[in-house]
Parts: sequence; structure tokens; C-alpha cells
Amino acid sequence: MLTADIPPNQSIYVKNLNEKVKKEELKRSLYCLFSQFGKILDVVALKTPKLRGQAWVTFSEVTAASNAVRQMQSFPFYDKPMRIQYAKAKADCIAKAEGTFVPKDKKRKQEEKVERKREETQRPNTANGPTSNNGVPPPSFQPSGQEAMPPNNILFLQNLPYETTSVMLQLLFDQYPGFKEIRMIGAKPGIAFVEYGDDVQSSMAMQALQGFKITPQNSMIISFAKK
DNA sequence: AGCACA
Repeated sequence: MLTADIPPNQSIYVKNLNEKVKKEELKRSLYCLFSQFGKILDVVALKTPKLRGQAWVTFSEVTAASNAVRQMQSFPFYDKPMRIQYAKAKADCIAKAEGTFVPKDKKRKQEEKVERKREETQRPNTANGPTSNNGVPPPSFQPSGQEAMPPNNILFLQNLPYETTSVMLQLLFDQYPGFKEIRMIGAKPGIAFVEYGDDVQSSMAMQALQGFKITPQNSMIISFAKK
């Protein structure tokens, strides 16, 4: 029996994570790392004996989860290759959005009944409902164009104002751990490369500075550099 | 290895 016959799910299950990383940092890093595939609704990680070293990342689209499963398979994250599958169950944040959420005192075995309820309760959606988001990470930017580059410790910057200097960029990017250097090409204004120690660090900086405006007209576009 | 919502 392969591990790969779990049906697609908008949540992914990530295991073989480095257990020394603190929970909040782990969640932030996973959020940054996986945001490249689409909007993330929730990241769950627990440090209980049974659940450490694992996490769940829920996307707003199943296709984002599919790309993440494929592209990030075995990605070295905090020195360990991550193992990624679709999650086996639906995330609570999704069930809540659908109105099918059953609090945890009603344990499993309820699942089939919940499925039926879902069909009969189809959207009496008029006046109520705390609009969407329940305790989720900050909203991500919309990927613009060719965001499909695989992770790289080097970032590619576009749409910089002509007068941008490497010192200006250094001030900005040196705020994030692992910063190594800025490289600009004299003949090509408007673009630059930023090198970090590893892919995780570059991902953090990308997430933090994506869309940063050096001038009101210049929203920085950040992607991973081509290998 | 380990599939939850501390």
C-alpha cells in the first residue's frame, strides 16, 4: 500500500520536521515557505509527544496543496527533508467555514453523520456568520506572473526604481536573518539579486518584503532566482 | 514513525 493513495485535500500533512524548532517559529516558517503556492488559511503544529515533528498547512485551493506536495517533497527544511502528503481529514477551519464543524467532545465516528448533515444543510447563508477568517496568519500577497520558480537561497527583485542603490537594498534585506549580499548589474537597472544563507531564510525575507514600495510607484516584485 | 485543530 503506497502512502500516496490519500485523496487530494486542501490541507497537507508534513512530517519529518526538525523537532528542535520552536512551535511558533516553525509555523511562521512553514507559512512563509508554502505561501508561494497560494493563499494559506491555517497552519497547525503541536508539540505533544504524539504530534511533534508534524504539521498541517491548509490552503484555500486544493491545487495549491497539490503543487506543494509535489514541489516541496523532500525539501531540506531546518536540515531535514520534509515528507509531504495530503492530510487525511478535513481541517477544522474548513469545516467551520462550511458550517459542518463538530466540537471535539463529539469524537470521531460522527464523521459520516456530519457528511450527511452537510448535504441537507446546504447553505442557509443569509444574515449571519462571522465573516470568514478565524484566527489565521496574515494575508498573503497575490503571486504576480511567474511565481513558479522552485525555492532558492537567491532572490530576484524586479520593478525597482532606477535610482535604487545596493546600499538601500542592503538596509532593507539585512533586517532578515541569513542575509549575505546584494548584487546589481550595472547595465540592467530595475532588478537585483539578494543572497541568503539558505532557502528558508530567503523565503522569510521574500514573504516579509514582497510588494514593498521604495517609491509609491514601485512595488517590489520578489521571486526566487533561476538556478 | 507519528493525521490535528492547546
